[in-house]
Amino acid sequence: MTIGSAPRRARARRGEGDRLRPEILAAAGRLLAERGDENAVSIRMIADAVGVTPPSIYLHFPDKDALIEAVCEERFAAFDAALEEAAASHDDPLEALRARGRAYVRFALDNPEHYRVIFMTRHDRAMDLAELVSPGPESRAGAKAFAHLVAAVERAAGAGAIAAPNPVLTALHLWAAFHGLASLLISEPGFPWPDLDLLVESLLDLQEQGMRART
Amino acid sequence: MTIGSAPRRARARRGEGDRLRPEILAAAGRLLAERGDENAVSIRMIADAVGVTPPSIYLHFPDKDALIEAVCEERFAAFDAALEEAAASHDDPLEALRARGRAYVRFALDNPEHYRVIFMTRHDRAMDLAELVSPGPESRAGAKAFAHLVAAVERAAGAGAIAAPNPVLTALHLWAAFHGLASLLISEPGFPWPDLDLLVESLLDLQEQGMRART
DNA sequence: GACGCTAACTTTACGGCGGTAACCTCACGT
DNA sequence: ACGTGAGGTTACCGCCGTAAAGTTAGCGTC
Repeated sequence: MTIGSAPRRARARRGEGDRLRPEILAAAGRLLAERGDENAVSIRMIADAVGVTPPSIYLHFPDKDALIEAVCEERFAAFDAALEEAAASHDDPLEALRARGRAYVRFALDNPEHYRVIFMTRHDRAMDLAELVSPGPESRAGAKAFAHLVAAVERAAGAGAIAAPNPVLTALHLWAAFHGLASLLISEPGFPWPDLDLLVESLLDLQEQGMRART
Repeated sequence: MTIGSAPRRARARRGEGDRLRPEILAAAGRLLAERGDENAVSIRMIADAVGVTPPSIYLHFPDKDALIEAVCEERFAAFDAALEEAAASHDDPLEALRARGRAYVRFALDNPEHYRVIFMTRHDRAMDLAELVSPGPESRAGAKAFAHLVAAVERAAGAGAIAAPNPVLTALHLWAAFHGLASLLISEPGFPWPDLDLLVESLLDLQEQGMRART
C-alpha cells in the first residue's frame, strides 16, 4: 500500500486559504513518521500527499525547515501532555517524577522521528531562563515542558523525597540522563541493549539515589 | 580565504590506487568540521578539495554515507584515545572515571559534527555483547571505547569507590547521562545553559552519589 | 619498441531535490 | 458584468548523489 497521491484538492473558498495549512502539517507529520528521516521527506511528497503543487506549500511556510519545525512544535505539545498525564496519576511526587521518566522514554521510542527532530537536531532558537521558569501562554511547547519538569522536581524536593537546592540544575540532570538513554536507544538499535524495563528502572533508581544526597 | 579547489591531481601510478582514499577521508573530515553539518558537505565539494571529479569518490566508497561513516570511525578512535588519556593521569580509579566524563563532554563540544555523526545519527550496525566486553583488534573503535568504559567502572568498583554489581549496566547509565548532556549542549545552543563546569561537575557528583548506593 | 591489458581516473547524463518567478483562474464585492 | 485579489499552477534554476560509458597512462609481453 503506497502513500498514494491525493486527487487534486478542490480550491478553497475566498476566505478559507488557511484551510490548507493544517492539511500540510498533518501530511508532513504522517510522512515524517512513515519515512523516519527528515531528509527522506521532500516538499514534493508532502505537496503530492495533500493534492497540491509544491509552490503552494510556500504560501504557508517560508521554507522546509520552518515546516518541519511547525510539525514538531505540535508534537512537542503532545510530548508534554504525555508526561503530564503520566505524572498526574500519582499522588506521591517522587513516584510522579519516576512516572515522567518512564513516559519520556516511551514517547521517544513510540515517536522516534519526531523525537529526533525535537531533541536531536540543531535548533538555534534562543530561550531565556525567565520564559523557562514561568512560561506564558504564548511560550513554545518546549518551554512549558521544561517548566513542568522543574515544577515536578520542586514538588519532590518540597516533600523531602530528594534534595534539590537548585531545581533547575536538577531538572537538567534528569533531562540529560533520560534524553541520553532515549536518544541512544533510537540511534543505536543494533546495540545489545539489556531489557528495556530493567534499563529504565535502574536508571531511575540511580538518579533517585543521586538526588537523595545533597548536591 | 575560501577552501579553494585543488589543482587537478596527478594520476596515481599503477599500484598506487589506494593513495586517493586517505586524501578523500582527510578532505571529508576537514570539510565536515568546517561546515558543521553533514548535509552541507557534498561529494562534489570533497572531490573538488581533493582535485578530482565526483565519481572518483565512488571508486573508494560505495556511497556518501559510507564515506561519512569512515570519517567518523577514524574520529571515534580519537575519541576513545582522548578518554583513555584523560583517565591515565589519575591513579585513583574514581577520579579517573570522573576525568573520563569531563573529557567526554569536552570532545563532543570540540568536535560537534563528528560527535553528531558518531552518536546522534542512526546506525544499524549490529553488535554483540561478547565483542563489547572483550573486543578483538579488528573490532570497531566504538566497541573498544565501550569496553574501556566498562573496565574503568570495574576498577572503580574493585577499589570500593562505587557499587556496581552489573558493570555493563552501570556503564550504560554513565554513557546515557554524559551523552545526554553532550548531545543536548550540541543540539540546543540557544538554551540558557548554566556554567559548563558547574553543569559537568554537578552531573559527575550526582552520578557518583547514585553509584555509591547499591543498585 | 609496438601492443594490448587493465588500473585509475574523467565525461556525460539522469532523476530528484529545495526554492522562485511568472502566470493563470475563478469566486467574490461592487 | 466586471475588476480584483486570493489561491493556486507551470516552468524553471542550480544543486545533489550516482550510474554508465569513455579515456589515459603505465606495465608485462613478445
